[in-house]
Order: sequence, then structure tokens, then C-alpha cells
Amino acid sequence: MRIEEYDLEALIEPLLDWFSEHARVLPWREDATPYRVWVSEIMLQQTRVEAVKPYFERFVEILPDIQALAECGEEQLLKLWEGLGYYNRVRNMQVAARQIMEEYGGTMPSSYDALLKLKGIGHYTAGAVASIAYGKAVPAVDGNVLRVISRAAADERDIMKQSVRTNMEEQLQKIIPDGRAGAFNQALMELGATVCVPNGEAKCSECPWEQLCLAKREGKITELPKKSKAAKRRIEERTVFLIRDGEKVLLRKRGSKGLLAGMYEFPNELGYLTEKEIISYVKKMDLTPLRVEKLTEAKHIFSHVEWRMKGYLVRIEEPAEKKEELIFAETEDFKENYPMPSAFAAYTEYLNIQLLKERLKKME
DNA sequence: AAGTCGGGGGG
DNA sequence: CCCCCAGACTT
Repeated sequence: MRIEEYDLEALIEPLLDWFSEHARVLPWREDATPYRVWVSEIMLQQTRVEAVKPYFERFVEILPDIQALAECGEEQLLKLWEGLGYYNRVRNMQVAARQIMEEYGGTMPSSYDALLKLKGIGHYTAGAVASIAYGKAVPAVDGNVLRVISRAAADERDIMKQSVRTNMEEQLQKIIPDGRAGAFNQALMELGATVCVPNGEAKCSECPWEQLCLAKREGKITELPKKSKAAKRRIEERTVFLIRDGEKVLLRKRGSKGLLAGMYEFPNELGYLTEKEIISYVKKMDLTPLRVEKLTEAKHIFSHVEWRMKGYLVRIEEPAEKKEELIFAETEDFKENYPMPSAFAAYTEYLNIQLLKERLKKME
């Protein structure tokens, strides 16, 4: 069965009635200005509501409007996003903020097509902002919507295909209830997030569509939606260096493109280096290693690569001359000033412990 | 159309 | 271990 053969309109009233009683209280739903809706939608891309909440509050407090976002420095921007992942989201959002300052005098555009032209805003987010913040009658099809509609209509097409998503948008466009587009789109997502859930048991007894859902009727809830599997992750072995001069630790800033763009990291290299190779690696930076100590091993899983890390603490002599390109950060404040990805958590944690030990020693 | 881009929660 | 998440961009 395809959604063209299913009566989507019958879903609207039960859904809106359900939503009016079960809508969660979320920070971005209070005072749903275009800016706040935009920020929340970018943060929510591939990210759960609970993870976003604290980030959202802090972000809009420190950067309360589009101009503040446009003028924010890179370090502070990444610091506000630190731990959320997909760091290009916030970099793109700033590009868009500058676009809005120049092309729209600082006012968020309201049309779907204008929103779609902004960096980092695709079909989903354009639809979400246009409908939620401006009440425009356009769909916003995310993973939740694909799932709940696939199930309701018992549509067996592969939702990973772009053509299926586009078709879903076209069919939903026809039935968007006038004047209630924002509530309708949010209700579809809310149903997917809280009732028609992807993992575990769908809570069909709580669903406003229990009598209308074909997947339920045909016993296909667990089979739908159909989804082709993602490619397998590759594995990378890495050696991570905590190069320490007294209280200071050596950091490196990553390039402006690719994985973890613009973030800081401990120097690290592909492959597992021997202690001999570690020493020559450090010497190559014109540093003088004193001793090398093995640290814990750690694993970090990204979407398409898995890092298997072996860490080493390398004590060095205080450099005679400070080289410009080497960033030696004080252990005390490196957390406040340098945005670091979670991938290195095992080793930043190690520094914390070391810091605590040093403090205890001083108290004796 | 396929690959890239984080991190965490839950089964 | 697996899955998925209020997706977008690049090639």
C-alpha cells in the first residue's frame, strides 16, 4: 500500500485533538520566535530533545538574536555547541545569520523558499520554521513523520530513499490544515517521539490513530518503516599524546573542514606508535621528552568511523623558546577556553584526575 | 545516490 | 552488539 491510496485527511482531527492534550512543554515552545524556532530546529537535527534542552537555554541566553549570532567569535560559538556534535551545524548557522543580516536586514525570512536558501536549512528545517514560527502551510518531514505515516498507511517503501521523502512531502502538502500547520507538523513529530517510537514497543494503546493505522491492523508495526541499512563503519587506530610541560598540556586546532572542524584536540596520529616512534614524534616538534607513560585505551564511535585510541603521557622539558604554532594550555582553564569534542573525554578526564591529585598534594 | 558529519540513550 | 535520533552538505 502506498500513501496515495490511504485517506490521510482522516488522521488530522484525531491527531490535533491528541496533541492539544499531550504536547510536551519545551523551552522553544515558550515564546516561539522565528530565531528561537530556528536555533531549536538546527540543534534538534539528528539529536534527541532531552540532549538539546540545556544547550538551547544557554545558547539563546548568550546569543539572544540573529545579530549576536552573526557577530559571535568562532571559539565561543563552538564552545556553546561543544558536546552536541555535527559542529558544521553551528558554523553553517552563523553563515546563515550573516546572510540574514545582509539580505534581510536581520529579520528571519518567512517563506519556505527563502528559508531553503539559507546555509544549513534543508527541506525539513525550512518547513519547520515556516510552519511553526510563521504559520505557513508547508510540511516538515523528519524521521518521526516518515515513520508514523509509513505505519499509518502501511507504506512499505524504503524511507531512506530521497524519492520517498519527497513523495511524502507532496502528499502531506495537500492536506495541511489551514491555520494549524505548525501544530500539525509538531503533532506528527510528537506522536513519533512519544507514542509511535522506533525502538522497543510502540504504545499503540495510547495512539489517537489506533483504529486508523493499517500497520497496527495488519500486525506490521515492528516491520515498518522499511529502511535500508547504512554502510559499515571503518575502524581507525590512533595514538593520542598528552604532552605536558608542568601544568600545561599541548593542544592543536583542527582544520576548518571535515571531521570535528575547528575544534581543539590533543595531538594524535593514525596508527599505534611504538615508544621509540613516540619519542621521535615529540622531538620533531622541537620538544624534549623526559619520560613516556602509557595511559588508558579508549574508543569513540562516530557515524562513519570508529577511533580506537591508545594514549600516552609525555613529560617534556620546558621549551627554551615558545613556538607560536604550539598551543600550551593551562590545565586549570583549558576546559573553559578550548572547545574539545567528546571523542577525547577519556583523556580530558585523565587531566581532571591529575589536577585533583595535585590539589590534594598542596593541601597536605 | 552515496558518503560525510557526533554523540548519546535504549533494547 | 544493534538501532535511532525534529538532517544537511558535498561529491
